[in-house]
Amino acid sequence: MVTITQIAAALGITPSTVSRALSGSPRVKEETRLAIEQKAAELGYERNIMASNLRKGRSDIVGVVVPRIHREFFSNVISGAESLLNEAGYSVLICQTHERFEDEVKALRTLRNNRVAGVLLSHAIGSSDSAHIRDILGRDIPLVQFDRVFSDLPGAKVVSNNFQGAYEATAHLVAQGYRRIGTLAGYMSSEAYEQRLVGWRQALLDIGRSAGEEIVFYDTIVPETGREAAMKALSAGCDALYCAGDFSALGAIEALRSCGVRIPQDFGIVGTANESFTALMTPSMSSLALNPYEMGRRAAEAFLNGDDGTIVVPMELKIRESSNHSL
Amino acid sequence: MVTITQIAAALGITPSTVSRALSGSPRVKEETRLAIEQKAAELGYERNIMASNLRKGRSDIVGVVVPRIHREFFSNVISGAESLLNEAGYSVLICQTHERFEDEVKALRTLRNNRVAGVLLSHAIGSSDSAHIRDILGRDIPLVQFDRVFSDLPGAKVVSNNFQGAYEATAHLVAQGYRRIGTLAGYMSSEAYEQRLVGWRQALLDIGRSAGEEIVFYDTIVPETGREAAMKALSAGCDALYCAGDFSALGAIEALRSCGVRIPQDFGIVGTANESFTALMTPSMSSLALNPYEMGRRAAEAFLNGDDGTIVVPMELKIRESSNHSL
DNA sequence: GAGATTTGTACAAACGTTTGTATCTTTGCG
DNA sequence: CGCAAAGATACAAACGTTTGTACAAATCTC
Repeated sequence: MVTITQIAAALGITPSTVSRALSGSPRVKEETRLAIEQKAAELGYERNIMASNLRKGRSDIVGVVVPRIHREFFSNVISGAESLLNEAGYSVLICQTHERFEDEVKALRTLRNNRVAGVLLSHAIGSSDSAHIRDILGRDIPLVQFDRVFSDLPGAKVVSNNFQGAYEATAHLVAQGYRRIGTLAGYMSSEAYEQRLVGWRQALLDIGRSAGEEIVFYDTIVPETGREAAMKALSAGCDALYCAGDFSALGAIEALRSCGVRIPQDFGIVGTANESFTALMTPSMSSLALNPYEMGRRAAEAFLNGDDGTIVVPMELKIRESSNHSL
Repeated sequence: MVTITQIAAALGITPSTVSRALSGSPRVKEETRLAIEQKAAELGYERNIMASNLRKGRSDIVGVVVPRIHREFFSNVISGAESLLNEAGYSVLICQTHERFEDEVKALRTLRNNRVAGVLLSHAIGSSDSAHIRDILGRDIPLVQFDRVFSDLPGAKVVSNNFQGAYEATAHLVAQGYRRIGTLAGYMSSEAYEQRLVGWRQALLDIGRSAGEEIVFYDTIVPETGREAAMKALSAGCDALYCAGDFSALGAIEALRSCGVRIPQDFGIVGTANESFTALMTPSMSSLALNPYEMGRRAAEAFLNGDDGTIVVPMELKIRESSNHSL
């Protein structure tokens, strides 16, 4: 391994000059810089990051903490963040919490110990106590929260425009002529799902329709509960559902069709997340798309620029067969 | 930040003893160890990984290089690897190459500079020159290749059993009574696709059927080319296709149905990869499942145990409607 | 109880870089 | 030409840990 000391020795100068030359300090003469760069290339020098980090007290690594890497949403966020961070000279350290609070604590400890330059974080579902986060902030490590954020914590936050999205999705169902539009809401522990519910309600209120509790179906967002909710919605007289998740929407469609309900003629469905299967199934499913890649980029950007406001990434309604009479 | 020197000072001993105590050396008395551990906890000591790494000459980070993080396959590999590595005390640094050779070179340089403890790598499509890899190996950094491997390189390799899988998929189509079974092969630059082609061919040869070039359709693995291939297959008299990718199989199904060909009655299709949409579409698509999570775990395991053989992870045929008369 | 052996701790150097300060050289100006 | 200012490089300490060797104390052996 060749070091700056070796380069210095070969050139009869000191390591400090070499260091300055290679990190672009204006304190070294152009001529010497050239000689140094040439010699460095010749010897195949590569800066020892560990030594550099130790001396500087921080690393060029950004930690990204997500519940599960293999979820479509999160892997896209990571991908977006990685692209930008890499260009800026950072590397990305990944931790998954498996939705467990203690793993989130552990992950943040790991990142702290690695003296990361920053942390991009989406909380585990059960995460609540924020002492472990304040510990990071106390170490002056910039924190960017995304998707699942604690609004009482300082620092940048990147979220989807859930209210606006759900509002548009519901308005679309209205425009398609559906008369009684229910919603399959999700965990109310999450602000995202709350906002989707509020958006749905507001859209109906704004046109003077009922948006009472009798057509809100709370549950987790999986096909099984989607089936149940669809049956309840049917008996509550609904002819459309805005679902806060694609998988529950999928279950709803399955259940409705097996009852002979035609989609979209008799019943309209819009899901949320634009999972890849939504476009490929028959009938194809309308879905309110998140923009995970963009969220990753914006989170990375917030870190790079030192922003600390709340960034809202718009959602996009993808209209497909399940809610569109004219397709 | 509290250091071992501070702990040593507080206890009237030397940093070296503290260091040994905290890393479990047998050279320190039980009694002193206890005192040290207590004091460390009391002061909230956390080992400075950067200093430790510098001194030891390597880090506790394992680099994972993949073409694209957000592909279902790779994100699952990463997830599996991360789980195991994390338990073993390693962190995971992610790099994506975007299928570009120069990004692969860059990623490996980054990892080298970070003095990672090991590298888990799946090559970019265009990657061929292996000088950048030998550079890693020359630095005594253990390398585990997975999925897309260079067999002439030393070190562990984790691959799917593509031959066996394609053989079974084809045999299944035969068993279902299809008479002329073509294949939609992929990039022949990849050993995985090659093996799938060979497996398909062998299955047909073993029962005395023709497996000539006239029913092999080479192309990239996207819906568009799947459509074209399906049309060609139809005019070549095929009544079934084993597709080396799910997306091309999807295109094939679409094209066939729009020509009035019934699936599976008139034409059987089996895809490869078991993408999540395959189970959800109508008709649901049979697919030869990879096992990415398991591959990730096995790759991590190979690194942790220092194995360097070739590990073959079996594929599993998921039989669904697109190839099954009885469903 | 003296010497040999084991056990536990101290000393000190090293890992390779960065950076504040000091020193030396050059240039500019009157 | 002399002196000040600026420009370039050297010096040296520091970042916090690990680890080989040296040393001191305790235990054992005969």
